[in-house]
Amino acid sequence: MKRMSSAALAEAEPFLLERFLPYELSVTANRVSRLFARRYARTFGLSIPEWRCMAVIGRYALVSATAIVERTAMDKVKVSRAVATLLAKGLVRRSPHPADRRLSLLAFTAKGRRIYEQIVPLARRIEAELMEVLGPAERTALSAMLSRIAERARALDEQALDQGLPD
Amino acid sequence: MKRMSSAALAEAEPFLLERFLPYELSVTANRVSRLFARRYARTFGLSIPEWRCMAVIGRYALVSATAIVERTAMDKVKVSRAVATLLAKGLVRRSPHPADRRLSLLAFTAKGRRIYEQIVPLARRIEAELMEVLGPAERTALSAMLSRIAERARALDEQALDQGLPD
DNA sequence: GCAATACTGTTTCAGATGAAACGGATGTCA
DNA sequence: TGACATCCGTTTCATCTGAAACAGTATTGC
Repeated sequence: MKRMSSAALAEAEPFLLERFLPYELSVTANRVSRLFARRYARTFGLSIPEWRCMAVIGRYALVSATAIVERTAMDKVKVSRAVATLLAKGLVRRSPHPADRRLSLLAFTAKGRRIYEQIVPLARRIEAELMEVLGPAERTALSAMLSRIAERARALDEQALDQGLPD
Repeated sequence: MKRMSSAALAEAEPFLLERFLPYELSVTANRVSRLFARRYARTFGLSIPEWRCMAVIGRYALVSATAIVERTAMDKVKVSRAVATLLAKGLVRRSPHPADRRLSLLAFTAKGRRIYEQIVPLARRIEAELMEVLGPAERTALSAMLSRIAERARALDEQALDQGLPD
């Protein structure tokens, strides 16, 4: 084969969205999120932000909204709204922090705990059904690659911000 | 180690959102999308839906909105709006289909083509910067895994619809 | 002490989203 | 034909989203 300059090569290779990794990633994540959103909604009437809050409360018991923000990759507005909904649904209750009146501590109600104990196995079952198409080694590799990519994206984004919006 | 029933095992293993693959996938895809959205917006004033439409028009020249829907994994409302914006920005023009008056065919204006020719290398460059954290074999593997997962999610979702909403 | 600053969580507001309804055009089948 | 189903792309409407402003509380530095 003849050698080409990389510019000529770029000319020669048409750009195909369906082979563009960021696009593939977005499409796959959206499909997966939609699957979970529908199942959670149908079974428990929960949205994904609500479920994520439940997952953190279930793991750590008395948590503040800020702790949920740190552990869910959701912004504080989204968490605030999800928690408000969970309070209204009677799945979560709120108590003031004894030392710092800015914080309020969240915990399950009895009803909330019952639902949590049902939804965790459901979540694991859907994940298992989904990841059946991968072998165990592939799952580990995927997880590792995703976290490297996420970290890289965060780094590139911050770097761009530093350059793009100086001071 | 003592053997446990899988139920007891499930009991014993706390549920951690950060090790839940669907969550990892969602977080990574969102970070990546945000990176691209910011760069495209800053450099060309384009949103991701607009860029996706441009990518399809650039590849296939005269396309209908429906063709864009099929090739971008976006719904027709989103495509309709993105195309309207591209028309307003003067990057795309619309001509009637000679045989079927329901369709209109989209193509670049000169300005649109100029921007397309700049944005494709930018997209490739960002992708390259991002995927630096993976080896070539890993990129291929990731792409293959993502498409299997997306297909599986689609299948499970349809299956659930069939069961959940009979008739 | 007491500004000034920083933090928590809510509200506001303007924009994005998608299901459903829609108007217009084409296809189908009797 | 002509009635009915189907398709294309837009609009509507109710909801979701997050940046920014906010009120209330805590911390810092003088």
